[in-house]
Amino acid sequence: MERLVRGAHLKDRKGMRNAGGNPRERRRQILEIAAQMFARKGYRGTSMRDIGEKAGVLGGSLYHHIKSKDALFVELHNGALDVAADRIAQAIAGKREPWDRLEAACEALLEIQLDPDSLTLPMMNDFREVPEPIRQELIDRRDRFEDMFRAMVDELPLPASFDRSLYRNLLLSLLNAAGDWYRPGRRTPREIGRQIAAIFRHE
Amino acid sequence: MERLVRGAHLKDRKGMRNAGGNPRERRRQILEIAAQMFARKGYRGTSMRDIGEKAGVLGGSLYHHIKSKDALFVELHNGALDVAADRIAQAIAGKREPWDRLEAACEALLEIQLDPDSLTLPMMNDFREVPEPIRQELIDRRDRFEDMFRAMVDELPLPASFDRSLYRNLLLSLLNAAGDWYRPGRRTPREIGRQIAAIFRHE
DNA sequence: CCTACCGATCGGTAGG
DNA sequence: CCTACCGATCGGTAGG
Repeated sequence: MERLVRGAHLKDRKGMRNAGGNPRERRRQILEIAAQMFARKGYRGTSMRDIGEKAGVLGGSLYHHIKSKDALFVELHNGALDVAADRIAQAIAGKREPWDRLEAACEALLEIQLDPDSLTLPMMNDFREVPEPIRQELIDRRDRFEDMFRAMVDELPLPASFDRSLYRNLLLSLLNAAGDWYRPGRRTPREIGRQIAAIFRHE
Repeated sequence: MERLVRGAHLKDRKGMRNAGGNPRERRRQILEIAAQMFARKGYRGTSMRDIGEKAGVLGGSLYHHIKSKDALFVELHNGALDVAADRIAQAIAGKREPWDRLEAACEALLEIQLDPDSLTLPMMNDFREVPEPIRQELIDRRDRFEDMFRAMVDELPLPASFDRSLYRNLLLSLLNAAGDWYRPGRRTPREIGRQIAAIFRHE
């Protein structure tokens, strides 16, 4: 008697299945897919079945790799901030001049925010969509990330009339919102970062 | 036999019911409730049953006043932009100097965006949450609104190195995102508007 | 404006 | 990783 290949009865196999059979690599694949979908459609707009479809499995099967949708989102969010913090630290490591450091940080964060094929995608916003129980955790984590910018802004020789706390909030919300209007092919993330730094440069 | 008062069996009556019995006023009440909830919880995060609860009725009963959730959101969105456009036009009407006009427009838009008790609330963002069929309509409507700012930015004596299109996008995303981090009691919307105008002032 | 319901979809699970 | 399902919730409707 013939034995059917598992999953061969699915209507189509557009999703990327696990080729190598390495479960760690498979998990990474799933996280990357989920990150992209969360970034594009938001937390509520992305169902586990959606993620499963892109991964080539049914939604329920994802729970072999993750504990819950909440936990998946938290892991992605924290991982994204870790990577972002590292890359920003690298970008400003060689620079001493406060404005240079700010510009380098803006460029680095934008390159992350605007890269459509990264596990490190913009999900630092839209906390309204996320369930209450994990919301505060995400906010606290982001606040720690933003302390990097607090330190950089404090070093700037700003005019006395500027409120540094407000200045920092404005700069960060600008960087975080960039993904909402950015369209690839026109300005590069670097160019945008430089323009932002130029606009925010006052002494 | 005694006759029960309608709705008296509901667990609680926290919701505001229609007191006067005026159906037009009742509809306005419902729109205002919906606007607040959409602004706070997003489109997907607000169910018709949620809105009904705050209005003191069941979700299904709202359909006597509106056609669909989509139509409700579109009406609120377009109405908000109408009011915002009017108030900005008023704010800049008396001013001639380009920087003064920009500052006045920023203040006016922020006062609208940051007012928590207004039918004119910030729902110009988060189009990811909205169903595909109405998304493009909302975007087109917002683009028309943003033309006001395009005109104002074109009048500014900016340095030649500045990209005016990028500059406008950055300014608008800053104004639109203000509701995400704003907390009442510290800076007023006017003060924030003035600081934004100061940061964006370069010649 | 309520009762009572529809079909669809959600996150998640037991068992294989 | 699938089958087959759970309870909950969604937008919306018919009829009163």
